[in-house]
Amino acid sequence: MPVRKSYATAIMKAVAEIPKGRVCPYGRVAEVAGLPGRARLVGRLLGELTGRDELPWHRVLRADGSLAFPAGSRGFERQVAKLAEEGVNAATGRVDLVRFGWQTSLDEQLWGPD
DNA sequence: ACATTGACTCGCG
DNA sequence: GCGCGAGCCAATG
Repeated sequence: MPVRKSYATAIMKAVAEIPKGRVCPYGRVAEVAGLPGRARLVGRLLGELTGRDELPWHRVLRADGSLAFPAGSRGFERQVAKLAEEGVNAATGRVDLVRFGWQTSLDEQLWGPD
């Protein structure tokens, strides 16, 4: 049984808002979706539509910038590859949230996109 | 209704 | 940086 539709639509909408070349932690996606504290629900939903959806699920990762998948796993490599296409280096299994995180208030606003 | 699980998060040592 | 434990919430059996 999938995630409740009301939750699913809100979460998908939030994920779709993440700009290309940026990443966002589960918790923040949940907040944007209007569901604070439901980080796990985000992961649950993403698992349901991975591989058959156009949603940029690969831009969603853990709060510390690490990928949610174990290094070497199929999902891990897929995510790394997709991120690499957008200019985000996740080869080490981690992403620099200061540089690629979707808040950018500290990055772009202060220092500019380079 | 109770117990378990999980693409989570935070704090401590 | 790593492991552990506790909170967390919806889905499952």
